[in-house]
Amino acid sequence: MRSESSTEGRRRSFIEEARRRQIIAAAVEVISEVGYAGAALARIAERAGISKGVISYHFAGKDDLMAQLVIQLYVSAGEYMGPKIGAVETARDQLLTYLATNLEFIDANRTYIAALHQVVLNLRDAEGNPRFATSDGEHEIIQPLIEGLIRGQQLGEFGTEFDPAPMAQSMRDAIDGAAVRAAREPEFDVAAYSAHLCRMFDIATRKGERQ
Amino acid sequence: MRSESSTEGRRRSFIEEARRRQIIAAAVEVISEVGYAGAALARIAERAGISKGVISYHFAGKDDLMAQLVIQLYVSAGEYMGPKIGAVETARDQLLTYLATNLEFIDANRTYIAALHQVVLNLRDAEGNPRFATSDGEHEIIQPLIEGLIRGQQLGEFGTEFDPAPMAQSMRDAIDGAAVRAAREPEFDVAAYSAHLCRMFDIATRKGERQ
Amino acid sequence: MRSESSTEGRRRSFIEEARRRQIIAAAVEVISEVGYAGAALARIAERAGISKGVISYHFAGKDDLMAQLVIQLYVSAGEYMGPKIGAVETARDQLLTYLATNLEFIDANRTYIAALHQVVLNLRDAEGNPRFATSDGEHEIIQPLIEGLIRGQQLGEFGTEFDPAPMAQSMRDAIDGAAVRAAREPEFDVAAYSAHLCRMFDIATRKGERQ
Amino acid sequence: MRSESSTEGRRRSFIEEARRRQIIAAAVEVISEVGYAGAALARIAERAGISKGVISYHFAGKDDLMAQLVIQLYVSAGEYMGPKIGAVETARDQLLTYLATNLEFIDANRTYIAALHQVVLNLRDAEGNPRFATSDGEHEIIQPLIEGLIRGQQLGEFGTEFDPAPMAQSMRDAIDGAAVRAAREPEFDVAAYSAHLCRMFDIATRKGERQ
DNA sequence: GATGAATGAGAGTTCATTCAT
DNA sequence: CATGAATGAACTCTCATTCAT
Repeated sequence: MRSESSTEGRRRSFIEEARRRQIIAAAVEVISEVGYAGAALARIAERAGISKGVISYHFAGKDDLMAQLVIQLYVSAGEYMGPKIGAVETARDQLLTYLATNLEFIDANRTYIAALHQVVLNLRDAEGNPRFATSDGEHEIIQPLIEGLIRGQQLGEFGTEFDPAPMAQSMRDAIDGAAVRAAREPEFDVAAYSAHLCRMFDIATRKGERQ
Repeated sequence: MRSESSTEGRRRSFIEEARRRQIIAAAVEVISEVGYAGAALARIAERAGISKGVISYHFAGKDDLMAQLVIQLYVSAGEYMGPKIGAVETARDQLLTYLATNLEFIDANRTYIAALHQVVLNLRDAEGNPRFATSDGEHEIIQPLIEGLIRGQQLGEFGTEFDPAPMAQSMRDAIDGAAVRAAREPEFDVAAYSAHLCRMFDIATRKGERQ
Repeated sequence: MRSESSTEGRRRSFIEEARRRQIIAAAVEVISEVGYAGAALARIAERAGISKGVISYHFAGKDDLMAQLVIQLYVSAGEYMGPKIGAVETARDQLLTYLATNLEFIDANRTYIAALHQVVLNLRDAEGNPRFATSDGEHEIIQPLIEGLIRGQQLGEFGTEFDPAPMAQSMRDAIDGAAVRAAREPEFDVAAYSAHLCRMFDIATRKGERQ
Repeated sequence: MRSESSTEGRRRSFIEEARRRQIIAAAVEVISEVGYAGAALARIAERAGISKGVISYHFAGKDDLMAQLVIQLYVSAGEYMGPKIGAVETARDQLLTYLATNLEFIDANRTYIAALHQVVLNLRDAEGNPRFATSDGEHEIIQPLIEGLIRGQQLGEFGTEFDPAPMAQSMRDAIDGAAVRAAREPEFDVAAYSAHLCRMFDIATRKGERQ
């Protein structure tokens, strides 16, 4: 069954896929309650109402389960945001849509995001190197943002007073910060915060601002 | 010896304080290398060149050591930033100084910050609740910022178009994001990023901006 | 289906017998590659290209499969050697034929022998007592040899200077040792070794040797 | 503490060495009773009257414990046999002394030998290759024997009708077979068997025998 | 003050076996 | 007949903690 490699091409039956989702969902719940370190397979299995061995049967191991949890959410986020961003025209609209849809997705998946955060920060490979929280991973996420900003500058939609790289980093940090806060505080108003961020970055990228 | 409570009032000898710092420093190194989960007391002791028992002698336990690590850095940060912020007059200058000195401190303590981040995110009490990563903790840190922004608005230094709370949150997220990046990427230019943030938040808080 | 007892008398269909041989053959391969401890049913099933359940269907359990592996080889060896030994007349010829045909069989079934050795040494019953590697098993195998030697002495073909029991034991040890070596070293020349043993035991059992 | 590598040069305290011997002794007992597969660390610890963790503390792991068990016995055997073989002059005496002292050692360490046999045959490295039961290991043990036989032939003490390699192999097999039997049958008379082997190999290596 | 041997709970993992389909 | 999902026990190993020296 194992799925250590995400590109194994192994076709999975519907029922098996359901089990995997069920287990991942249980992991999400447990992690968001007791943290990464406290998320023992025994507890996850108990939460899912299955025996410990089932997890080993459907995943190559604990690390694989955690990795799949991350990957599944990344894919979901892409599926949610991609079309919406693709549907608008201007670079500015795309930027603001990126921000807004990202926060919408976060708002709709708070516990999941909390768990993801825990996993990304804690999961390491055998040599002890982070598996997701790497410069490479960061680069991969932020590069499209930078390119969008550059395109906007070239098209004359954005001002040229700002450097795209740190601007993109600020946007990512704002989103990640909102995710952490959304995960931590149930009463946190993501929509309002989204509006704040959109306005702030809208201004920050305007022409003529001595930015 | 134990120091489970940080306010135990127990006066410590100089030599004892040195030992504690040495152990915390070793913990910082180990955590930044192998992560929170990989930071066993045995490894920390080995790194410090002492025996495991010494740690138990100077700290109430592993959790206490980790908590002291966090507290020590918070105190250091306060000692570094406090005077500098107090030295400037206007609300705007205080705000920008807060940002700048915060990033200076981060730049000067990258490994330490990396370890702190790990601990804050992972350390939990017996019931599984986060010890530092709480709404209360967040509130405590962010409240002064909010007050600074409100004062600036009342004094007419800042525009009133923005809501102080989300603005303060954005600033915290920007700082925290920079801290994570500084910890992760040795070549990250904190000073340049600091300049970017100062400009961005300077603009965002101006009068007349429809923020 | 079960066959816990080898004398169950259950008549098996041809196709069923074929399945059993196929499974045993797969077990032999796996054991000779990864050893007894590494020979999980899952691996054996995978090697045989069938599902785990099939093994359970055809054998009462793992231990039964292993036992049948041993028994099958014992039977095969008997079928191979019996007629050849029965075809010669003198006690000396029978002795030497026993040696020679035994080594021929070993030579022709090296992997099988390797697996058998692993099973005989490791298979135990529920109480932890060896199932094959027992004094009784040894006695059963060695008794015919002793009787052959005694008959040879009575007939005057062999000298009487040697004690039949230790002589028979030496012969068994020589054969078993050759089996182990044949299983371990592909380039081991069994035929040459067989010639060496035949000469050595021929001399050792001669008349007039102060043995 | 670990000792995965036998040449670690780590000086061990007397008390620590005693613990290691105690644990190895317990392992020997357990293995000889329930076999290699049945020898769980929990059972070994229970037998030694200590907790499971102590074994992990004194050995790098189960495999290390097993390896040390083998090595310790090899060393003991060498210490027992070496001087006795060195004390005799002729090649023939050395050969017979090798045989006799080997069997004496076996006789005096029956359970230990039984355990050793189990370990040698079952212990494998991470890749699944045998750790001791290899052609190389066999060669290392048998080479001195072969050299002794060749020297005897060159000195004219032995006949030249036999090939030293298979003769040496037969001797090893005879010894190993005796070891297995001694381990299995408490009433097995090793001394008598030793006399038998000495006589047999004495004759087999004589001059003038058409061997 | 400091050591390191010992403990014991708990972790992830493996695997023979069972059983609904 | 065959499958493969599920079980649950048993295993090795890790580690914070304790304590005699």
